[in-house]
Amino acid sequence: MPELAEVEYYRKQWDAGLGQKVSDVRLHEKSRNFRETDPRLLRDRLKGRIYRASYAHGKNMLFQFSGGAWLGGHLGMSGKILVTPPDHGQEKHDHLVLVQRKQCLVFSDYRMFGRLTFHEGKQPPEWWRELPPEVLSREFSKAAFATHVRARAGSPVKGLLLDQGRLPGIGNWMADEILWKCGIYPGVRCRDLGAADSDAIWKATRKVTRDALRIIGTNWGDPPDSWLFNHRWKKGLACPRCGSGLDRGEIAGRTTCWCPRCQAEF
DNA sequence: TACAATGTTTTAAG
DNA sequence: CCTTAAAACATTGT
Repeated sequence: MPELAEVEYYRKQWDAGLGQKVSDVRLHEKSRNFRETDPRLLRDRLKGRIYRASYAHGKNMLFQFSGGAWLGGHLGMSGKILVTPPDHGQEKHDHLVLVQRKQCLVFSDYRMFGRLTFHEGKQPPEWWRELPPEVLSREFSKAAFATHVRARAGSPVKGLLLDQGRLPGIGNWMADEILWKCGIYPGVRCRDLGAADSDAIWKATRKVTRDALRIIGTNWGDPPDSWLFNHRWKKGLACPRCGSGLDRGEIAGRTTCWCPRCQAEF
């Protein structure tokens, strides 16, 4: 489900527990969410620690605890982060529950495509420090984006936008929103994009990201009907810009929605 | 029933 | 080493 704006929203849910001790840790030891992480070590080390801070970068989250303990989190397709009353029992898909006196901090993920990792040290884990520049950072410049376009010459532009090593946090709906906004067909190969197209996509990426963070990332508000977002999920709905029927198909391996009039194929 | 779901990883080929 | 495409992952809802 979650892309960068939803991740930002979820990250903040645990703020209710900041500065408070983790009195107990409940987890499903064989959950796929832990993968290479040892869940028992994670449980031992987080128990008794104070929850200090959280960070989000693209679709990745990092939670900091006292004593140099760090919890990495990725929500995959179906992950959620929530806060429940202190007497919350561990439910079927609650793969990690951090129990505090006033509430429980819960990581829930029924499909288990998400990920939980553990790290100990003064510094954040290596993988966190190596993440690519965020799309709203200074480093993610027009020129840097043009370089990405060249590197992915043979792939549909939608595939480039979904490349987490280049546009961390952009996911399926944001990619469609960005291309719809600048009127570019998602199946266009990157090598066929001109400099003006590249700049337009860069600009739309930043705009959609900023707006999504403001509207969804803060309160999970509904995007306005002027966005593609509210029209893309169901078949047969109309483009909010020109009224034409929207098209759907698989591009770059993902279900894609576009307006055949606003986003004419090259 | 069968397919699709806002995501990554692995595998294989170029 | 890099890019690209396809299958796999696990569960739920239509």
